[in-house]
Amino acid sequence: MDVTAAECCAPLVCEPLNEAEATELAPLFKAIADPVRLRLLSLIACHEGGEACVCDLTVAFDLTAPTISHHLKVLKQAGLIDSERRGTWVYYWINPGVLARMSALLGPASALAGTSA
Amino acid sequence: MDVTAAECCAPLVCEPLNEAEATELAPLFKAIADPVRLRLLSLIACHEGGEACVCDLTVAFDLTAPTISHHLKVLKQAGLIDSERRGTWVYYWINPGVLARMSALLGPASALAGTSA
DNA sequence: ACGCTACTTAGACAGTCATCTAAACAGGAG
DNA sequence: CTCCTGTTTAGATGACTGTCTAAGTAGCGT
Repeated sequence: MDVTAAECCAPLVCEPLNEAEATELAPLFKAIADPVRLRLLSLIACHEGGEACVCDLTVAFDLTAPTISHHLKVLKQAGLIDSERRGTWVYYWINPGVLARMSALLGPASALAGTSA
Repeated sequence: MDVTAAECCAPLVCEPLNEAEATELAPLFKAIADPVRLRLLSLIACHEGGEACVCDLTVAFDLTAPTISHHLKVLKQAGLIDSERRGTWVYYWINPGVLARMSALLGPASALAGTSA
């Protein structure tokens, strides 16, 4: 068995995550570790203008508005999205930096060593 | 959905995730949404030869062996790692395809969201 | 066969989470 | 001001999760 196969797609390489890094990163993945939040994120990202209001999002699910609001709050507290109230509606948009960091961690090895900032 | 297809790149943008896709993808992120499992994954990926035995992993944590075994089982059931017993020890290694797909899902999304204007 | 080490399974317990209903808060319209 | 719509907060509940101890399985050495 070729044990050096890591060179092809090598994820999470370079250096093992220490406890502090793992503790900081895990909540980011936990935030998207839910079908509803994954779809919310994608709905926001795909929405024209890069932002969507809660009313756009709520209709896409068979869930009550408070439940959607809860999931949006989780995503926001994780730093994955941000929001602003403009008149009647509240708009949400994606924070691309955080998503990029998570992607980099899993894919092209680089984010492991010293990305805490 | 072929979870091992790294280049099929279904980013968060382009088109919103439907319910079925989200339901299938969320458990992958849930599997790494834990500091211990994140470190386990990274320890395995970084270990020489690309594989590590449970004994190597257990000593890195202040947790009992059954707990580590449980986390490894979660990672394995999610398809992120695989294992084989060779004599006394059981070795674990990473399934790079699944990780690459997760990375692709997050990466292009953030890039596009950041440049969408 | 016996015991020793490596690892997993089973069961229990505490803490967290997703969801709901009810109620509060914010803003626009009459 | 008062009502109506949009959104969030509060509290409750059932389900899931991380961890442990105790016990089971698997292979090696004597």
